[in-house]
Amino acid sequence: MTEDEIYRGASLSLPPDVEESLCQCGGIAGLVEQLPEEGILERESALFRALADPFRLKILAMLAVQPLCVCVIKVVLGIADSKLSYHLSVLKTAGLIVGEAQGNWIIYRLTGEGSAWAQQIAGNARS
Amino acid sequence: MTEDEIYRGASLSLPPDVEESLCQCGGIAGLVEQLPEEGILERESALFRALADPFRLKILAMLAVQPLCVCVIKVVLGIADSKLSYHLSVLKTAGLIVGEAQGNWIIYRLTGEGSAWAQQIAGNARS
DNA sequence: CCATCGTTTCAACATTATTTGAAATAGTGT
DNA sequence: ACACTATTTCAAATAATGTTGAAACGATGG
Repeated sequence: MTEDEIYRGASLSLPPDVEESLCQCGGIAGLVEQLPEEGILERESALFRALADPFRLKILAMLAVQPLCVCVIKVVLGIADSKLSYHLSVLKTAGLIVGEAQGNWIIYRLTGEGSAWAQQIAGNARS
Repeated sequence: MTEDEIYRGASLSLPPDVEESLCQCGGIAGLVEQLPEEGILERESALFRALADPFRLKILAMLAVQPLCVCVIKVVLGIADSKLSYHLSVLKTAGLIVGEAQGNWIIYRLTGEGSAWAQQIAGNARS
C-alpha cells in the first residue's frame, strides 16, 4: 500500500456517505489542498494560546475601556507584580497590546488586532 | 489605605492622562463594572484553549470541508490513533465538534459554534 | 463464538505554561 | 549620589497539557 494509494483514498475503507462526498471534492488529495498552510496554523494557534487565560482576557477587556498603566491593572486583577508582568508579556508577544513608557509608568494599550479581539470577546460575552 | 480608597482610585498615583480618563469612566469602580463576569471569562478562555493547537485547527478546517471519520483525519494529519483521539476529545468537550457512530465508524462534524470558528480561522488565514 | 476493524481509554512520561519570591532595572525627585 | 516608585527579569517550584504504547471496547462479518 503506497502513499499514493492512500492519498487517492484507494485503500481506505470508509462509510459510504463520507466516501462519496470525499470523491466529489477530489479525494484526500483534494481535501488536503483546501487546508491552510502549516505556518498559518502555527501563527493562529499561538494567538489562541495567548487568549487562553482569564486574566489575559480581563486585561484586554480593561484596555478596551481605555489605556492603563500596570498599577491600575494590578489593583483590578489583585495579583502580584511579577505575575501580571508575565501575562502582559504574553499579550505583548502575541501582538495584542503595546506598552509605552511615560515617566515612571508604562501605559499599555490595545493594538489594532488586540482591539478586534477585545470586541469579539465582548460580543461573545453577550450571547 | 482601605479597599474603598483603592477602588475610588484615591490612593494611587497615576500618569495624568490615565488618571483623567479613568475619572471620566467612574474611577476604578467604574472600570470594573464594564468588565465581563468571571464565569464568562472562564468559558471564553476555555474555548480559546481548545483552539490553541495546530492539529486541532487543522481538524476544524478539514471538517469545514465535510464531515469525516477518524481514519481519514488520521491519514491527513499523520499522527497516532490515540493522539488523534485526544485532540478530538478536546474539540468535543469544547463543543466545537460532535461525533456520530455509523456502523464501524464514527463520523465527526462541526457544531454551529465549531463552524463559526472554522470560518473565522479561514478568514484570518487569508489576511 | 472468534477474529478483525475503527476507535477510545489508560497510565506513565515528556513537554510546556504558570506561579512565586527575590533581585535587577530604570526613571524621578531630593 | 540617594532613596523611592513602577515595572521587569530570573530561576526554582508547581501545575497543566500533550504524547506514547499497550490494553480495552463495541460493531461487523465469518
